[in-house]
Amino acid sequence: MGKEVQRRRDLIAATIREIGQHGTLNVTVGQIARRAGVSPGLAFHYFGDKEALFLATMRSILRDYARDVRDALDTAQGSRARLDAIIEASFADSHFRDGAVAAWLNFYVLAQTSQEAARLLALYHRRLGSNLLHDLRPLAGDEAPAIAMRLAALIDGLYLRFALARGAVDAQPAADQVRAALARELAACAHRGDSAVRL
Amino acid sequence: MGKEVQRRRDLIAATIREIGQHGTLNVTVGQIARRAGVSPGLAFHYFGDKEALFLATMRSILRDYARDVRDALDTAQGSRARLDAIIEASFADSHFRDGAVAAWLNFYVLAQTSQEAARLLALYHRRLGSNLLHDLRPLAGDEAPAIAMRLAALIDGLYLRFALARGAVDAQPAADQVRAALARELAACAHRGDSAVRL
DNA sequence: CGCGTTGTTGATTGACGGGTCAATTAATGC
DNA sequence: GCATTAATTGACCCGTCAATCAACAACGCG
Repeated sequence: MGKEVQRRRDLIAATIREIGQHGTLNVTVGQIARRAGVSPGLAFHYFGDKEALFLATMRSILRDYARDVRDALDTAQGSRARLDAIIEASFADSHFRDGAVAAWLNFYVLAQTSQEAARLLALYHRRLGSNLLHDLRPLAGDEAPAIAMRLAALIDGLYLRFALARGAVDAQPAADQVRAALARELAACAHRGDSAVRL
Repeated sequence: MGKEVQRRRDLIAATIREIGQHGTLNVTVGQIARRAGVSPGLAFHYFGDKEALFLATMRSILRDYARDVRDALDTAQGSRARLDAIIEASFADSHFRDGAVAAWLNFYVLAQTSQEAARLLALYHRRLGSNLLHDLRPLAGDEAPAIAMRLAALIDGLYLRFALARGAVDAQPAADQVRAALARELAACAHRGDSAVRL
């Protein structure tokens, strides 16, 4: 059983790389299998069809992201540091290389027509939203839900921009922008006395 | 010559609809042509190949958007109203139906590998950015460029979310969120005395 | 009207690739 | 070691489709 697990992982990793290389899902299963060091038939054997292989790939990417966030949160103390950790994890280098960008973009495209992709996307949204909300609440009170949504959308929008910007390598400015927006949001709360607790 | 122009338009409109129906570029040129009421050969005759047809379609979409923004700006008085107009135009109903969502998502995907698509995307970014910047400057002074970037990314991120949300029909809450973020940004500027002019 | 030019058609073609499956290899149990 | 089962291979099939092009239609001009 160990071998199958490893082979599945290899196929998923190969999928990300191949999709990254082509930018689209217009990649043959044969190519993916070759890169993974197995035969095309095995890919079908394990995953059933091409879309299922891609969805498994996205599940893996989302799992990795969730783990990154969890790890980052483990060492963060307090709401502000935790928000910072989420922001950092959201712009981790891994999201910008090795095919991750292409996988995400094609995931969005697929989410229009595949129930499963849409479900996974909704899951990602909910998780990010509730992570942000959890730590915004002590800082922003009643405004927290709306701020959480704005920050989440800003993360997505900046990811999109930086991921697609030609030559862009460093995502730290994106993270800085989210932090700046967070600071602005919280400052505005403080100014209006909206904050439930002292900043 | 009138007929050719009209046919090109028909093909472009058909492209949007067909892509909208399938969610991807996995639509045959035959299907597009049929919907446009012409033969497949004519589509190739006019546009050269499938990708070129899609790029022409995106140019058309971007042109429509730019026109919408211009129209909205024509009747707006003052920086704040103009920013409002840009936000409204960015979440106009037309961006959410008839295949526009699919076109945008596939455009992002294509921008990874097609120079022309990347160029068009950069153009969109620049235009939106400079539109926002122009009207933020009087309100936010030195902070304007950073705020413009954040608002632009927020617009993109919210568009993505609302466009992909199942059952979402009304984008007004998205526009409201951008307005709220703008208000927060400007309030924070005022609080810190960053504003170049009185609010 | 005839002729040359331009525009349009849609059948056709060759390349492509998702998925199948018979054959082979590997693993397991006795 | 042998028989059986499971895993894996990769050639193959056949449906798909971007693009071509010969034929036809439409148009403009003398």
